[in-house]
Amino acid sequence: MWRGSHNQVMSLGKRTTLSDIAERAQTSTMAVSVVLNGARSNTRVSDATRQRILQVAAGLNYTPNAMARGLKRQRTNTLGVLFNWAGSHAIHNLYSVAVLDGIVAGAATAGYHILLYTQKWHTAAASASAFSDQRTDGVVVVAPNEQSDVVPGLTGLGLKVALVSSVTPTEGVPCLTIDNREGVRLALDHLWDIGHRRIAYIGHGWSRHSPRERYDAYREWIDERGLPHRSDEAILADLTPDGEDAPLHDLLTGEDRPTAVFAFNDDIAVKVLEHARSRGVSVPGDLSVVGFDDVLVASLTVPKLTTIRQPLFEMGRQAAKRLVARIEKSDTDDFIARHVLAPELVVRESTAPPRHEPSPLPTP
Amino acid sequence: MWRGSHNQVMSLGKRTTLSDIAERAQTSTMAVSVVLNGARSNTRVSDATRQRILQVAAGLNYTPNAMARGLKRQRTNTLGVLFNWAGSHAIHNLYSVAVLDGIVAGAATAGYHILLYTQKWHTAAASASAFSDQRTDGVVVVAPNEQSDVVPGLTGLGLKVALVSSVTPTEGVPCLTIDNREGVRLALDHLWDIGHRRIAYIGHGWSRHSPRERYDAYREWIDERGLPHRSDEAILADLTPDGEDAPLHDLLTGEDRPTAVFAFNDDIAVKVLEHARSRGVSVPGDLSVVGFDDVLVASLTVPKLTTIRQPLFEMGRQAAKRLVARIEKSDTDDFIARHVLAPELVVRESTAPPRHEPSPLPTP
DNA sequence: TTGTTCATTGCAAAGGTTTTTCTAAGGCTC
DNA sequence: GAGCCTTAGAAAAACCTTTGCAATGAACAA
Repeated sequence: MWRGSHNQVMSLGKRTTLSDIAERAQTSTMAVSVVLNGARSNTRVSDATRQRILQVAAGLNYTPNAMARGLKRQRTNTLGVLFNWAGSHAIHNLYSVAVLDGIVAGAATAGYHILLYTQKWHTAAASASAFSDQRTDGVVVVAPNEQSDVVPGLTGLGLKVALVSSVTPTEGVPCLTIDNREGVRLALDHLWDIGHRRIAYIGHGWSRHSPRERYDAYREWIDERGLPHRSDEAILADLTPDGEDAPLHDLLTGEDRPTAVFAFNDDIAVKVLEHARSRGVSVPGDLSVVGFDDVLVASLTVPKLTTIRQPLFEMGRQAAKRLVARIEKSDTDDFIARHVLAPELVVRESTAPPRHEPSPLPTP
Repeated sequence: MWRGSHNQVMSLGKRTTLSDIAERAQTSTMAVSVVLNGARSNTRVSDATRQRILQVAAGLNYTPNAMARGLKRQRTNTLGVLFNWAGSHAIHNLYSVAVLDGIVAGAATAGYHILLYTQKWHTAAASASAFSDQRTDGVVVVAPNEQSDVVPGLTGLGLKVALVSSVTPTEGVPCLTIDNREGVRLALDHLWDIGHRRIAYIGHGWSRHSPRERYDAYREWIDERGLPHRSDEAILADLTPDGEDAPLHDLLTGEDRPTAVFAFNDDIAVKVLEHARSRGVSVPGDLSVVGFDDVLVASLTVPKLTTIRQPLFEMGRQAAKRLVARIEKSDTDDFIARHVLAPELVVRESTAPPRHEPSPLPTP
C-alpha cells in the first residue's frame, strides 16, 4: 500500500478524488480517469503510467463520486420506484413487497440501484416534475391510481417509465400485468369443476382497473354458464377488522347462500376466512373460498388458501429489466409495450366440492 | 405562463436549467439560484427581478438537477439502506419489510429519499468503500451480520451510519434495538403465570447476536426459577418446510414433552404451529406456543399467535430520524448511541394454562 | 534534412448548481 | 461636491468527472 508522507489523515478527512491520485502518481486526472474506467476516450496511456496509477489507486481505495459522474455522464445507474402511499406507509401490503423485491432483484442483476422516492404523488401531475431531477435514469410506477395523471405527466417530461399492474394509457411505456380475465376464469372454472353453482363475488372499490376487470370477468363467466345473477352477488366489502360486516354476514348465512366465494384478492379472502370461522361456517365444508394474488400469507392461513397466483416477484423483476433495456438502448427497436403474464391456479385447502344439501346452519 | 418564441420543444428536449431561466428573465444564473432557494448567499436581488424570475420559473416548471446540486452542496438528502441479502431476495422476510417501511416513513418526514444499494456486502470490508460514493448522506444497516466487518469499514470511511438490531461495535453509531432479555422474560413470565413449568426453547443459528442473547436469557430465567435444564431444551431447528423435522417431532411427542414452547421468532413459531397441527397436537390445548417479533402473520395464524412485539416500524423510523439528526448537526451534542426500545407481550390465542395431566398422545 | 506518423499526455471545456468575491451605481452625510 | 455606505447584480471559482482536441516528442520514411 502506497502511503504519502503526511496523508495519514486522508482516510477520515476528505474523500480521495481523481486529482489526489493524479498528484501522487505524477500525472493528470484524465489519465487516471481513463485508466480506472474502461477507456472510451481516445486518450491513451502508456503501460508505465497505467501501472503507477493502478498501484496508487489501490492504496487509496478510491470510489468515484457518483454525483460528479452522474452529472457528467447524464446517467446514474439508478431506478426510481413510485408507490401508492397508504397513510404513512409506503410499502403497506404484501403485494407491494413482492413487487419491490422483484424490482430490486432485476435492478441488481443489471447493476442498478433503487431509489425510493418518499414524496406522495397521487395528488396531481404538477408533482411529476419532482421525479425528473436527474437522480434516476427511469422510474417504475407500481399500481398507479388511474384517476391520477402522474404517468402521462412523467412521460411528458421525457422520463422513462415502466408500469406494474396498470392499463397503459400512453404509448411506449412497458407495462407488466397479468391476464385478469384468465385468472378469474381459472378460479371460477375450478369451482365449477368441483361442483359449485352458487358462487358469489366479494370485492371493493371500483375506482381502479383490476377490480373492474375482475368483476366484469366474473359477470361474463356467470352469463356464459347460464347461471342466474344473484342479488347479493357482489359485496363491496369495507371489511372492518374482525368486525360486524352486515352484508357479509347476510351473504354467508342467508337462506340462498352461496356454496363458494371468489374474493378479489387474498387480503379479502383472509377476512372472509376469519369471518366464517367466527360465525361457525366451516371452510371448505360449508363454503369454498378462492383468493387472488397468492401473497405470502395465502399459504399460512387455516385452511390454506386456494388462490390465483400472480407472479409478483417476476413482474417486478421484468419491469426493472425492461426499463433498463429501454434506458440503455436509445431506440425502441423491438419494443413491446404490454407484457401480460399468465396467472396460475394454486389449489390448497380452502376449496372442496359443495355438500349436496346445504347443511343446517350452526346456531351462533 | 411565459413562453419563448421557439421553445415549444423545450418540454421534451432538454431539461430546463438555471441558465435557461436566467436567459429568459434577463438576469444571471446566480440571481435565479438565490431566488429559487432560500438564499444563504449575500447576493441580493431586487423585488422586480425576483418577481420576474419567479414568473419565468413557474412557466418552465424547473426542477433542480439533483446531481449538480449534490455535487456542489455535498449533500444529497438521501439515506442509503443496506440489507442482508438472502439469495436473490433483498427484502426476504417480514421483519425487513416492517423495518424498511419505518425507515421510509422516517426519511419521508425529514424530506429524505431512500436508496437501496443492490450490492451484496456481507463479503468483506473491501466492499464498504462502494457505499461511500457521494450518493447518500448516511446509511442505515439493518441487522448486520456480526461476523462481517462492514460497519467498522463504513465508519472508518467517515460515513454516517445507523444500525437496526445489532450490538454496537463502534462508538458514535446510533443503534436501534430492543431489550431481548426483557422480551424473553415477558414471554416466559407469561407462561409461568398461567402455570407452565416445562418450557422448551426452539431457535437456530447462534452466529448472530440476538439468538445468542435470547437463548442466554432463557437459560438464565430457567436457573432463576430453579427449574431443571432439559436435555432437549434447545432445538436448533433447520425447520424444513412442512417436512420431517425429527428433533422437533421428538420434542413434541416425547414422554416428558414440554407443555409450552418459546420460539426464537414468529417464523419458527408458525412452523411449530404447522408441525403441531399435522401431528394432531392441539394448540393451545396440548401445547402453548409463544413467538417473537409480532410480524404481520402473527395475527393471521390459527390459533392467533401469542408473541413478543418488537416495534419494528418504530425502530426503522427512529433509525432514520437519528441518522438525519446526526447528518444535519455537524456535532455530536447530546448524542446517545444505544436506543433500547421496550418489547411488549401480545397475548393472543396460542397460549393457555397447561392441562393438569398430560393428555394421552393422539395416535398419528 | 524535412515532413509524416504515431504514441503519449496534458489542456480545457462541459455538466448544473452554489457561494464567495467584486464591481458599479445610486443615495446619503458633512 | 467628496467620501462612504448600501444595494443590485455579475463574474468567477468550486464541486469532481469525462472526453474532444491539441500539443509534444520520438521514430521513421522520403
